Amino acid sequence: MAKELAKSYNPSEFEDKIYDFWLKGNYFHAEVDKNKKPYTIVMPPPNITGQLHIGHALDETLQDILIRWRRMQGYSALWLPGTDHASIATEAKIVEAMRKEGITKESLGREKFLERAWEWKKEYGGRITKQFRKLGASCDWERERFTMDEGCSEAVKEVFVKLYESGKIYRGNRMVNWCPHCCTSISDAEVEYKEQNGHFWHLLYQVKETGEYLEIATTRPETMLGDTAVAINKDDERYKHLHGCHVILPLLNKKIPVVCDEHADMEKGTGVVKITPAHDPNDFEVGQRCNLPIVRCFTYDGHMTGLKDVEEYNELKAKGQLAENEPEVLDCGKYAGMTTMEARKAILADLEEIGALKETEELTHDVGTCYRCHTTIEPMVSKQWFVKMAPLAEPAIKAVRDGKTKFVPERFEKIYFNWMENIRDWCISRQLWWGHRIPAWYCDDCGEIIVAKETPSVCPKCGKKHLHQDEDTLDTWFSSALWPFSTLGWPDKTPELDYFYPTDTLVTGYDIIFFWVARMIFSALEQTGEAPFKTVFIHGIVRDENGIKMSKSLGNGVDPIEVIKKYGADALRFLLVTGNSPGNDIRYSEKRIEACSNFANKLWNASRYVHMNIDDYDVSSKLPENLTTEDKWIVSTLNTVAKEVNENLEKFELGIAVQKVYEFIWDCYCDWYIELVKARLSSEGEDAQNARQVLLYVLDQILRLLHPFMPYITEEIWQTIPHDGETVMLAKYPEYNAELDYPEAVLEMQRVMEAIRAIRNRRAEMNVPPSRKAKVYVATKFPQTFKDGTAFIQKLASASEVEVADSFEIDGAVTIVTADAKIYIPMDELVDKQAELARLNKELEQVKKRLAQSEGKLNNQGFVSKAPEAVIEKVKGQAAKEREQIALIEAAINALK
RNA sequence: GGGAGCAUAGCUCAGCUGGGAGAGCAUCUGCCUUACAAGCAGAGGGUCAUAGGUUCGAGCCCUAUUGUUCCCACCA
Repeated sequence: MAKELAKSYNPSEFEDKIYDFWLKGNYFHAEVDKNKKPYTIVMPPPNITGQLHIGHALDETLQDILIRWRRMQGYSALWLPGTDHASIATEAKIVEAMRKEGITKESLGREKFLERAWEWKKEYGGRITKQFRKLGASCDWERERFTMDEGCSEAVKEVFVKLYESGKIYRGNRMVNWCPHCCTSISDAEVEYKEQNGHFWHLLYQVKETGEYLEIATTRPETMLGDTAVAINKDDERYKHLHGCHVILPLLNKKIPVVCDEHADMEKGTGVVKITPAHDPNDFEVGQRCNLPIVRCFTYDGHMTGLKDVEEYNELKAKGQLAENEPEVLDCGKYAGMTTMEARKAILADLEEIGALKETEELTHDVGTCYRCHTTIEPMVSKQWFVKMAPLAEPAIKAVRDGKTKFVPERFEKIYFNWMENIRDWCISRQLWWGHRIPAWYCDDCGEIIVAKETPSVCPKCGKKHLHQDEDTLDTWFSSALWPFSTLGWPDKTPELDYFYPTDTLVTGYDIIFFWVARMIFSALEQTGEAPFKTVFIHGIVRDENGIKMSKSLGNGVDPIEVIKKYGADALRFLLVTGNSPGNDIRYSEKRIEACSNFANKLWNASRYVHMNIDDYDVSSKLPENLTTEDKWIVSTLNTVAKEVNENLEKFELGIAVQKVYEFIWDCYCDWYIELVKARLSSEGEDAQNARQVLLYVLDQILRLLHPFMPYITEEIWQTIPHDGETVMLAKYPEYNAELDYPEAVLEMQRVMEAIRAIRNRRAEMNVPPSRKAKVYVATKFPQTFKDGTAFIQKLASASEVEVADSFEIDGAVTIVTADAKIYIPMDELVDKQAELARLNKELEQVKKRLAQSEGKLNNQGFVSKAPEAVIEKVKGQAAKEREQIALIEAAINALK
């Protein structure tokens, strides 16, 4: 560790070195320690495919601040890191890489593909957590986990089997969101709705029985091949005569029934709806109610079905393996093999030709897209595994209602409730290979389904050995939903689980409440009987200078690693937490980070100054016995700041907390205290030694206070000053101490400081350079205070000498009135009597105005009778001071005349 | 259609349970004062979106309106 501070603040020279020092010291490691209280945060696991972006930087910074603060407070603070296998994202990346080599998934086969995937994970999986280290993240890397490691996989199987056995997981043909690009189902939460320009095409279907034409509007005409009915409302007078009739489906010339269903809204359009049960969620429901056949006309990779698809269906049918709701497959004939978009054009053209396209209308509408690849989602009926949500949602809602888990800020509870209360069953199977394979086997002989943690060898029903495992894997979020407890050893009853679980705080962005937070809550309640965390601390997203969300596709992202290289991790962290209130978005701007870096530089230079004064002496960071007024002032102010910072952190007001530390360091310590003690420091004896001691004591406390926010610079400096212990990371966090309250000294110091400010102010207004000293007379009711402050007034207000008395008779001086003093500065040649009179009169007006306000309140019967005592006293005090000031100013005006 | 956030200095934003509006940046003035010009000392700049209401007292609480951002649901 450095023995002395470098001449200038250059974070890149020491940040990595400090991180290694922490690692070597094993300071991040948290043990089960019954003598300490536990504090636990599990890190939201980033995707192994991910690269550090500014959003992670925000998330990790907030967690690191909380964990470092609690660790310094003496908790056994565990921050458990890890990564997520991210099935879709990772598989897509590997498939893409293989495509460049001319290899496909299918040609490689499942085994070989998974080998490649694991190799890929080995090579890139640690990239993002390495980047987290650059930020200074104090995670317990010894406990790092991966959603597909042995323990987590065990937990996944355990949960799947338990849910299946209790009837909360089922398999069936249902309407799912299908991504034709990823070729997998995705859950409702994974669909992103985007506004797109589209059309309303008005088609004409002829009624077989009456020959009339029904007008039907659609935005997806290609689905018409899968129509198995048109629906009308049974109360619709316009169509009563059509009950029991049929229409001829154009192009296919197929007879399909007219059915009555509540889905047909008389108010909307023509009141007639085409029904495509295989490719529309509402139509699927209608189909179920009206017992309609389900006809599929799309393939799972986004094309129109053809003969080949029909053959596959027939094969299944011959084997008797058609499940409930298994869709029939249509041979789309001339359209077979076209993409759905090509088919749309072709079908429209053909409809137009036969006169069945009445009208084309422009419209904008929201279209569901895949959250990973942004391909338009095709609703498809498909055989999938689902989690029954109703029994899981109920306790999850109750836990938050009862305050077992609290959201910060609270408003996100509404979003949570709204989602939980309207939740539909969760489709958890994915047609992917990278992920947790569904622990279900099918007997080829008797069709039995076996769900078990271990691979069964024989069918328990028929005893035969022809079993095959389900091909699908589980939704990534199924495993991350178990993260707070699977990482601590569950289902085993480990000491870690017992001690660190339930965890304390979950820190994450509002964009992930549905995907992850909600699912963790219901999973934890179901499996462990406890809510997984006490508080969910929600933050916003990081936007660019124009308020646009940073994203790869827009290219407006800022690479945190580059920012760290240029400004240091401390400045980046400081930027991300300053002025940030919970749940609100923040903006990144180069200007702002410069200000943060300047602050670090300021602290650096102040520390250098402290060094200049202590290096040749034997100084400890303990407070000396005898404190002067300015010592008491800084110590007492620090004490108050420590109290407030802890309070703010308890309430997750990190931005307010750091602001207070900033102001204390820059304004109180650097701009005032150091300036106040400079004279003492250059003297000899006990007074100087005490000053050195206080200077060092406060610096030590400052470094501790700031450490959670700016860990690197505080450690680098702390190591160079006299200190107890190995690292500031484990030094005790400052807290309020009643013995260090000096309200009198604070008041006295404030009086002197106010006088200094007022004198500086007047001198600046008159453009008097600091080099031009002037004698200062202070008339006051607190002579001792100002006599004690004489040296400060001399040094900081450019006074040649200072005289203090009850009153003075002085002509032709600049007169300054503060709340507690009347100050004269004789500078005859500078005094323009008229200007001075004008200024005094202006000031008089201002004070009179304020007095009028104060008196207004005091004369108000309502105020005096209803306002709290303390407030009334305060106003009385203000009024008294204002009256005094008025008297002083009036006297000054008279003197000038 | 349902819900939420935001609207405060030229810009970006704080403002904790209601009790005399703040910061950073920008602008202007004066300073190389032996830690720091990445600095020091000062100044200017605000009907706290609009209109009502509650209250002795509202940037803060309630209602409505406008603008803006977002979430959810639905759109044949």
